[in-house]
Amino acid sequence: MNRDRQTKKTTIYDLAALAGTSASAVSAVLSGNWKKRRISSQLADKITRLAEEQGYAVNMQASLLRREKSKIIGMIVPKYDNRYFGSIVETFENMARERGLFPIITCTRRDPALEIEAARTMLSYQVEWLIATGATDPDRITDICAASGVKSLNLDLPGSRAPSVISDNFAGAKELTRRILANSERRLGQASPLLFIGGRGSDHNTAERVRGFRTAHAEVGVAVDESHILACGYAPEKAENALDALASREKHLPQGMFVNSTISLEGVMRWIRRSGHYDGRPPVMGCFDWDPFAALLGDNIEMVRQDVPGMLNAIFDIIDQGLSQTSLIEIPPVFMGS
Amino acid sequence: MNRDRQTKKTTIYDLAALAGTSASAVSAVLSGNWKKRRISSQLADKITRLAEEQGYAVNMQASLLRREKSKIIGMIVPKYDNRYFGSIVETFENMARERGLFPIITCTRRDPALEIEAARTMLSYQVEWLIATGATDPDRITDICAASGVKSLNLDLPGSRAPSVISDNFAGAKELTRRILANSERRLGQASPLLFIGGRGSDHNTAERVRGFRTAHAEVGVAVDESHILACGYAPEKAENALDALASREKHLPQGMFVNSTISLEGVMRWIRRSGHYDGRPPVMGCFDWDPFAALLGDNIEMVRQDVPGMLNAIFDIIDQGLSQTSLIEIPPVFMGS
DNA sequence: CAAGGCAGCTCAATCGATGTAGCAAAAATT
DNA sequence: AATTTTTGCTACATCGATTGAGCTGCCTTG
Repeated sequence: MNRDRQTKKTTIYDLAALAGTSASAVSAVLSGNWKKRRISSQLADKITRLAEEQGYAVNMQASLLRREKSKIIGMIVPKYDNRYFGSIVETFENMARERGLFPIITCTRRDPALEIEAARTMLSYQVEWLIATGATDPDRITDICAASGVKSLNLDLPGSRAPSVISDNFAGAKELTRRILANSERRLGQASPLLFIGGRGSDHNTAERVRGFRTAHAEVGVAVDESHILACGYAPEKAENALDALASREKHLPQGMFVNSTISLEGVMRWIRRSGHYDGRPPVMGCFDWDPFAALLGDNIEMVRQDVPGMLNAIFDIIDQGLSQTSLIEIPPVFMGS
Repeated sequence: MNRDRQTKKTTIYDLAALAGTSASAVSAVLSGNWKKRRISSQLADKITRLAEEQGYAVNMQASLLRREKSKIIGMIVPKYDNRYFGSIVETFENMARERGLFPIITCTRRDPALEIEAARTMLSYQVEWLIATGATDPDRITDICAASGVKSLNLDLPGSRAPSVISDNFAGAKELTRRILANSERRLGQASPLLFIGGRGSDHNTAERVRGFRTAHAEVGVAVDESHILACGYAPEKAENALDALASREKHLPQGMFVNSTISLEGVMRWIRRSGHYDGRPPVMGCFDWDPFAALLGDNIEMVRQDVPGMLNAIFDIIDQGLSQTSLIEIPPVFMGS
């Protein structure tokens, strides 16, 4: 009825009453399979028109309860404060919608407890797949999902019990380091060992990047200074603090830096401006991640861009094919400019 | 049963069978009101233990179908590619969760059709509130929601039929313009009229910012050049194209710029580097929006930061109080630095 | 003219959780 | 001992959409 449009929602029973037909017919028409169910096109038209008039919207809760598949796909993501994750989320939403899936995203702020809670909540909403992006404990999430028969995937950081799609951190870091060292040599006459800053020593990506960093140094015969590998965490302040500590214990700061994320770069740049340590002779820099403004900061900063469309194509290839055996897919990052 | 954990999900009926009790008891225990329903604590413990063992998770679809309130809150947002919207989304999620609400967010890429579709989908999922952020046609969304008895709010861009929370664009733009003009005078000896670039001429925020821009010029007695108000859209390329066109028709480019968003700033900065038009005498700039790296680009760029926590506090004040009469709440933006 | 076929519907069970109403047994009260 | 109260539970209807199994006429066909 029109008078309680404000308070109650229109259901198929309301429409059935208005059309003088049964709820089954309404359902058949509105779910699009009225041909199969042999509803006349007159009745179909009538019902469709009424539904439009009444502003009818299916009750997904009821619909999904009855159906076998929810067509809901979940993603958990650490933060929305950088281009990398922003782009992952946006691409994910688009690709999910293209496939008729409904994406649900939750930001867990790198909080392990929140990750678990978010995963459980998503299971309650009957997600068919859960993508754990940059999770601190991906295997835990895989286990929780597996216990409910839900398939899960890891993105950005790998796990050992579900397929994982990540950047080729080793190759990317090696090439990035090679470039920074080359720039350093060009600018300063000789290649000196770089500082590595940012990330977590315990995470796979940071470990792989440090390995690439070492390999690149070794290849040009430069010795890495072990005390200059600062996996201090991701927050900008952590990078600032690490640099403060470094500056207070060493006279000569490294002439070049490998920064492990744009978030760390934020702290590094702030520190460089604030401390004045590099005034006049800015360090040669590189960043494992891309940001449009950071890219404009100067011509001495080299950036790798992780291939987000490539990574999500790999994710949806797995989903489209329904695979779920453990595997590690490494997507080469892209080098900007030269 | 354990053997089909992989395939089927545990329900309260499974748990009831395992515990040798009824589904009602299981439901009462797991929904936390077993005291009210006078279930013994022995049985409660037993059921809780079993639920844990079996990795039970409520079926929200079933639960919500039965309940009267869904506790789901929806938000549509244009993009995830800048700090402003990223911060809105992250803050929104946190504040929703604090209140026991489940946030669903959809990115509509400034596509009017997608906005409508997303709104309808959210209604299907029984959202209790829908926040339309930066929507191209907020009133349309309000109407769709109203037809289903769902309350809606506008954020960032105002509508006329639902409460709206936006930045104080006029005051913010006026102060920003004042600062750019002052910097311009300090640097160049005299205040010359600024270029306004970015945004949509048709949207409320751009119109208000242009008004603030004009007022600030008038207050220092500088005449605005009407052909230098370029509301060319939000995408970076649009700003680049607008500047190309401007440069091709004018010999002297403005010495200062008011850029209407970080996204436009991206295009502007790229153009400045690429075109070489400002080499040696960089323009005095200001941007209505904040980005940490853009802030480091040089000391000649003034930024206003929209007060995201303030705006979302206003949004949730309305939600907490259940208000829904139309109103326009303007939150003053924050000036960084000096 | 009976039998079969088919178009165009409706009935009723079902999905899983919730909550009201009610029932049997134990405990407390008179 | 008889009654009332309390405890601890179960039965069942319900939410809205879906779908397999009918059911009723009308039209063919032999």
